[in-house]
Amino acid sequence: MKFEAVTIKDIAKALGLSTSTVSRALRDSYEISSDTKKLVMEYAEKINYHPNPIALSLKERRTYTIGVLVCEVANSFFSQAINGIESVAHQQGYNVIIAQSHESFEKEVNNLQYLTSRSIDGLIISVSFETNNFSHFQELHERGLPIVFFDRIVNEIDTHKVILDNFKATYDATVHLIKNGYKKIAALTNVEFLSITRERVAGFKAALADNDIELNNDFIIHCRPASGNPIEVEQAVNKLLESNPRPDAIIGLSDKLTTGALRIFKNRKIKVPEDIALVGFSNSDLCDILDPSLTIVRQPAFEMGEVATRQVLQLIESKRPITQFETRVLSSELLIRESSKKKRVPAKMMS
Amino acid sequence: MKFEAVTIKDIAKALGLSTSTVSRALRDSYEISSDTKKLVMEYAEKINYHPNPIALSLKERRTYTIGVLVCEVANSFFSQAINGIESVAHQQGYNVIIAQSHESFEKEVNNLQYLTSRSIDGLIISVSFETNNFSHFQELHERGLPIVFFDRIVNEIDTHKVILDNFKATYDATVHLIKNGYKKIAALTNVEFLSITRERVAGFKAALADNDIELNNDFIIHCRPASGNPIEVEQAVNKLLESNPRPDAIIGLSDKLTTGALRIFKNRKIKVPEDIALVGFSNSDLCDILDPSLTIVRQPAFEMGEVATRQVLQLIESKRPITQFETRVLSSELLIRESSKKKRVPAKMMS
DNA sequence: TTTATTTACGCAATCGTTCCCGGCATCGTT
DNA sequence: AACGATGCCGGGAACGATTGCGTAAATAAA
Repeated sequence: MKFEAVTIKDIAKALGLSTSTVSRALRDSYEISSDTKKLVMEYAEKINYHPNPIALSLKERRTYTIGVLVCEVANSFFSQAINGIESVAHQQGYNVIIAQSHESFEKEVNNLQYLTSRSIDGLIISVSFETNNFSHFQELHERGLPIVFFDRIVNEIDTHKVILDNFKATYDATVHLIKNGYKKIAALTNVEFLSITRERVAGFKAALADNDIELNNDFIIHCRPASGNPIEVEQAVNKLLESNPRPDAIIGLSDKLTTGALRIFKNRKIKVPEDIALVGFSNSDLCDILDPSLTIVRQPAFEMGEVATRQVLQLIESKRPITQFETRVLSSELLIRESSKKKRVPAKMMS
Repeated sequence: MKFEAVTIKDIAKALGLSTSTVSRALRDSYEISSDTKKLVMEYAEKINYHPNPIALSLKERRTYTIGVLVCEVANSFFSQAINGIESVAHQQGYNVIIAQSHESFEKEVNNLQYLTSRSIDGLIISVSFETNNFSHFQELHERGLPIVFFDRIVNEIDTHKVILDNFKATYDATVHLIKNGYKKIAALTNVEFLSITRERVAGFKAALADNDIELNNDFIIHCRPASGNPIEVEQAVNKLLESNPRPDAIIGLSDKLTTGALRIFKNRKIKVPEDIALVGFSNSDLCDILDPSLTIVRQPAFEMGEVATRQVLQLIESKRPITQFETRVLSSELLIRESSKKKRVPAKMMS
């Protein structure tokens, strides 16, 4: 079943004018008499004419569409970021199409191919866990496609980026744990080559160092909580729980790691924060009603989406190639709740 | 900065052929010699030629794009449904563009205008809380645009639909509460004219009736938990808590209502399920680690998205207009956890 | 009245692709 | 040798819109 739209030709035929005249009349050109303009505009209104965007795209060689490539929409951080992206894009008359990598490099490459083949004007990307090779991005970038990275960025490609102050966020969260009496702090984190992993781990290490706590390398565990493979998180947490000495606090450096750790503690009847404290990155709006309520680092996801969109629109709409790129660094918020409560010193003091 | 793609013309020029020949060679037409085909195909591969989808859309008068209109992406149910939609759509070579109404009728109408002006081949819709008037859908439907409703459907428009067995889901959840000893059960629900509200409330009432529990009309509270106005949920819950008799269980008939109620109980130090039990609809994957873990009705969101997409693709790809429409009804899952634990009969028995 | 200028519109090319037609070889048939 | 059949390819219109250019009529200037 087709759904036939009315074209400029229909108007021209009905009014006994040429298509050029109709087109110009609709665009309010000075070359058209006000009588004709009025005639055309009223008729167009009457038959509910709307210019065919496909034809316009073909002519103007742009689609007013920006592609968004993230790992997962069903993730609070990204769905909030997408809200930010859409709010700016729609306001500027742009459309947004979303593709998900589901943390798979292969899907990322395929989706990228898909998005670019659909003729987008620009791209906003947060790379997948598996992305260790950037040639697919590099190629598009060299061909002149405006690209902005956010959250999980690619340092190797010179373009606009928007990130969290990952170092400071993790530093502050770690210091918060230390201030509350925790000293054997372990970090649960993603694969090492991800930008966010490196920066967050650096913040973690710096916080320990600045507070004269020696780093135990076994306390930094990298895992890969892809949707298909939740076991790794469990193994990682179990490994931490069985290590000697056992950590008295864990900091989860991504959303799924944080909530995943809490789930494992619950299943194993480990009390938080009495047996082990927990803080972590999360953008879920349920963290306040978890058991216990979770101390979290909350990212300004919506704003990050907004900023990234403004950046990509700037690249798209610039007349001449842009060579000066910026990396916008936003601040997170540390929401302190029960899961990191001040440590109760055991009654029997250490000798 | 533009990003120039290679066209069929470039190939034709480079190879000294006409565009028609190149086009046919690429489409493997029988009219072209295998030598020429090979030549063209290899060259196309070499220079990384991809047909311009915009030009194709203009010619074929279709875009291989389906629009999705939901209230909110940052909602577990919808983001899971979108995953289902995308999985089917991409597999069939279709693209998905998403728009959010944010529960506003005005935004819904605007976004609908936006989506259709972007030339989509079909539409998958879950209406907003405010949608009480369907003329914007009706008009598109009459003009022949394939539309499928899911979750929050519009009965007034005759087309394919996919819904949950809302009646049974609510009936079963209510019976579960009754079986566990709760008798004064209140339902926290959305605006009345929504399809899901009517069906769920009917299931709730039927469960009470079948178990000889008299319906207290004050125990059905309608509220509107739009993103901008969370106060109404609080007022509704407070009203229930202050009513006399006070309910001993609450069933939340949508995700935000369920978790919203739990949040209020926590803030007011009301113990669940000791003071009041709670069950409800939710698709959040954190319900098992909430405090207490929540008994929920979980909808098969991914499947609902898949089914809706197959339906809309059927409408799009059908040669002749379809007049026989189906409403697919899927089943939910009741995940029983602590928040609805068997009621402890007080030590001092009633006389 | 003649010429210059303005007004108001139409023609046709263009964007990238497909596809209907038409045409030129080459081959086989009688 | 003349004919039709076939294989292979190019020309050009079309999809819907914009736009540079040309031009007729109306008006202004000389």
